Amino acid sequence: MPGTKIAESIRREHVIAAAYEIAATEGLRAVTIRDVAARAGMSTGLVLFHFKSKDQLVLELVDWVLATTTALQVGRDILAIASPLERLVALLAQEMARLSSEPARMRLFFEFWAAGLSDAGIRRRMQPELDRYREAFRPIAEAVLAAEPDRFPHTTPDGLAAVAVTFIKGCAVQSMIDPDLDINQFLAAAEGLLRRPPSMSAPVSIT
Amino acid sequence: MPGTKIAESIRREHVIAAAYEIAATEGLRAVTIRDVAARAGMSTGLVLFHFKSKDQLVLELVDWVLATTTALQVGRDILAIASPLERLVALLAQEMARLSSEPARMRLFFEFWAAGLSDAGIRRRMQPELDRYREAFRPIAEAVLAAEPDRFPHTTPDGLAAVAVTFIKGCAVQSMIDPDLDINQFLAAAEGLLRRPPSMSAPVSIT
DNA sequence: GCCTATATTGAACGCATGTGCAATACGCGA
DNA sequence: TCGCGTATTGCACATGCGTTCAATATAGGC
Repeated sequence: MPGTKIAESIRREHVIAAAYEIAATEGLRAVTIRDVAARAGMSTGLVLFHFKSKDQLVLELVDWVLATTTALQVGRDILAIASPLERLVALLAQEMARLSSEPARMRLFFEFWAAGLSDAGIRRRMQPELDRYREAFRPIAEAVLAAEPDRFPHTTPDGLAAVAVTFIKGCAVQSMIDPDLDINQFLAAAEGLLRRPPSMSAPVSIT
Repeated sequence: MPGTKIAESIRREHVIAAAYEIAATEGLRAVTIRDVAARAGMSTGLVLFHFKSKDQLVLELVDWVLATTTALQVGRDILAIASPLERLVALLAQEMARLSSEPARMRLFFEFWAAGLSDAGIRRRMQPELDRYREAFRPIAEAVLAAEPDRFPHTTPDGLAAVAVTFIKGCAVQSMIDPDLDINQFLAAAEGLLRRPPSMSAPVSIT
C-alpha cells in the first residue's frame, strides 16, 4: 500500500542523508540499499526508483561529501596577514582544525579515497576536486616563494602547495584514528618548524 | 580427490601471499575465500581449515602488512649526521621515499586504517604498531628540541614526533593516488620549510 | 469524477559469499 | 601391511545483497 507522494528532490536528499549517516558511522561496507531505505523511512524499491543503481547512489554520496569537505575558504582575516609565510601557517592551522573537527566526515572521505584506487568511477569524481583544493593553495605558495627566494632554491609553487596539502591530509588522517589529538600541540610543533628561528611572535590562535 | 599434503606453515604463507596480492591490487572488498583459495591453488575448504574463519585470515594479513610497513630503520648514515634537525630531515626523506615507493602496500595499509575505525579487531592490531612507529621518532625529536629550545617554546618531544609521522603519512597518502609524485620536488619544498633560512647545504639525496 | 502519468510498495529472483560437513586421500608409526 | 590421525576436497546450506517487477495508491489535468 504505497504512501504519500513527496517531491523528488526531497526524497533524494533524505536518501543521501541516510546513506551518509550509515557510511560515516559504520563504514562504506554497511551501506546497503535496504539499510539506507529503512533509515530514510521508505521501501527498497523507492531508493532504486530515484537512484538508478546502488553505484549511482554511492557516486552521488561522493559528490555530496566532497562538496562539504574540499572547499577551501580563505577569509579576510587570513588575507590581512602581511607575512606570506605567516599567512600560509594560518591557513594550515585553519584547515587542520576544520578537518580534524569532523573525524567521521574525514573517515568517509578517506574510505572513498581508498575505494577510488580500484574504482574508476569514484576516482573520476574525486581527482578534479582534489586538484582544485591544491590549486587554491597556489597563490599563497607563490607569495611565500617570492618573499624568500633564497630559502627555497629548488622549489616550485606547485611543489610547495602540494606539501601544504600533504601536511593537512596527514593531520586529518591522524585525527581520524585519534580523535583526542591535541591540535594546538600539533600546531606549536609545526610552527616551530616553519617559522624563522629568531621569531618571537605569539602562537597562532584557532577559532 | 584430495591432493598431496604440504606442511602447514607453507600453506599458511601461500594463503597470506595470495590474499595480499588480491587485496593490494583489487582492494580488500575483493578478498574472498574462494578467490584466495583459487590464487593459492587449493580448495576453499582448505583455507578455512588453516585459518578458522575469514576474519582470522584478514587479521593475520593485517599483521603481515604491518610487519613490513611500520618498521622504522635508522641506519648508521643517518645517526652520523651531526645536526639533529638535519638528522630528522634525512629520516623524513628516507621514510617518504620508502613508503611512496610501494603505493600498493600503502593503499592496503590505509584500507586497513579505514577498516579499523569500525572494526575493533583490526584496530587492536594496528594501534600498538603505529604507537611504536611514532615512538621510534622520539629520540631524534628530543635531540631537535634540545638543540634549539628557543625555536620550539611550547613543543614536546611527543608532539614533534607526531608531526613528523603525520608528514610521512600525508606523503604516503598522496603517493597512493598519485604514483608519479615527484618526491625530490616534494623534499626540496619541505627542506626549505624546515631548514634555517641562511643555510646553503646541499639537497638531501635519496638512496 | 474520471484518467493517466507518476510515485510507492513489498515480494521475488539470481547471485555471491562465509561456513559446515561428509567423503576421501595421504603419510607415518606399528 | 595395516590403521589412524591429519590434510584435502567439493558440495550444500543459509544469508545477505542488488535488482526486477507486477500491483497499487496518489496527484493533477480535463
